[in-house]
Amino acid sequence: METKGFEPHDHTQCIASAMGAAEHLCDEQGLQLTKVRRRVLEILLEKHRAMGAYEVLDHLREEGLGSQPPVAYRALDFLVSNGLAHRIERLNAFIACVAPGESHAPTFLICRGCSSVAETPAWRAGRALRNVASEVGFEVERVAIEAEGLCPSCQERPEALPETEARA
Amino acid sequence: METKGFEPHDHTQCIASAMGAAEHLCDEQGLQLTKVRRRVLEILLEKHRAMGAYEVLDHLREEGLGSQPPVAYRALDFLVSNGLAHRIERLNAFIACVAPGESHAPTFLICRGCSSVAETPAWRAGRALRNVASEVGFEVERVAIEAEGLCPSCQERPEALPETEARA
DNA sequence: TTGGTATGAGTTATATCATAACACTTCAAG
DNA sequence: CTTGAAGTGTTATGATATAACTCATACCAA
Repeated sequence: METKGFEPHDHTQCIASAMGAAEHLCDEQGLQLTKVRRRVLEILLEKHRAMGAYEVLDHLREEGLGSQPPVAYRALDFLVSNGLAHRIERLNAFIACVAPGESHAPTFLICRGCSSVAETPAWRAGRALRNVASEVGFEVERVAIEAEGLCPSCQERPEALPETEARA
Repeated sequence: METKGFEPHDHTQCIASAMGAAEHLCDEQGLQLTKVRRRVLEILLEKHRAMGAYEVLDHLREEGLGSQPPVAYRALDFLVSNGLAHRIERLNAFIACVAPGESHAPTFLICRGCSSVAETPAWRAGRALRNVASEVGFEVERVAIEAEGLCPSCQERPEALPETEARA
C-alpha cells in the first residue's frame, strides 16, 4: 500500500478495483452491499476526496435513492464499520478506503489548501500509539491519526491560501 | 509529562499550577488572558474532562459572562491556538492542556465507557507520522492523534457499556 | 401458506455543533 | 484626543447528526 491522494492515477481502474474488493469482502463476511450502500461507496470513489454526509445525500437525492439524512448516515456507517470507508474527524467527512481488507490504522494527510486527503500507511505511528496506551492499561479499539498541513502542490503556490495561525 | 486523566490527583493544585502556567505564557507572549478566556480555561480545568462548547457556554451564561455561542467559541479558539487547551475532533469537544508551554503533538486516549480523556505523550507516534508525511512531501502543520477504547476501570465493568461494533 | 423475525430503508422532527456579519466597547500608541 | 486594533455582544443562520417510529423485504420455520 502506498500513500494515495496527491498523485494522478488511472481513476476508472481504481474505482473498479475498489468496488471489486468491496464486493469480495461483503461476500466473504456475509454483509449486504445493498443498492444504497453500493452507490454511496461509488460516489466516494468517483469524487475521490473527503465528502460530507449531506454532499453524499445530494447525490443520492438526485438519483432517487433517498432524500433524508439518515439514509446517507446509515450507509456511511456501514461502510466505515466494515472498513470500506473512513471518517475524517477533522473534517466531519468521509472518504473511500484505498485498501479495503488490509487491516490498517487509517492515517490521513489533510491539505488545508486544496482540501485533498491522502491515506497513508503510518504503521509506526499506530504502533507507537498502541504501545503508549498499553502502558497505562488503555485498550485501544480504534484510532484516528490525522495531520493537517500543505500538500506538495499547495506548497508551491502559497498566495491563494487561507491564513496560517499560531498552533499548539 | 505523564499520561493524565485516568488517575485521581490533587485537583486544586492541578488547577492552580495550570492557571499559573497560562498566565506566565500569556505574559511572555503578550497575549491577553481576558476575563472570559480565563474563566473558560478555569471551567475546563475544574471539570477536567472534554466539554462541548455549549456546555462551557452554559457555565458562562450562569455567571453572566456571555450567553451566545460565539463568546464560547472565541475563547476556546484562543485557548486552542495558544496551546492552553486542545480540541478533541472525535468528540467535537475541548479539554484543558495538561502541559501548556511544552511543545507536544497532543495525543488522546478517549474512553467510550465513561467519556474520560487522557492526554498522553506519544512522541514516537507524532514523529513517525511526520516522517511518513515528509516522504511524500507533505508539510505537517498540526496533528491530531486520537484513540478510542476503554480505560482501565471501564474494562473491569463491561456490563454497563454501549455496544461494541465491528471496527475498521 | 402463514406468521415470526431480522435487516434495511423511508420519514419526521429535532438535537447538536459552528460561524457569518455587524455593532459596540475598551484601551494603548501615536 | 483620536485612531486603530483587539475583544465582546448579539442576531441570525448554516452545517452536522441522530432519535424514534413506520414500512418493505427476505428468509426461515411451523
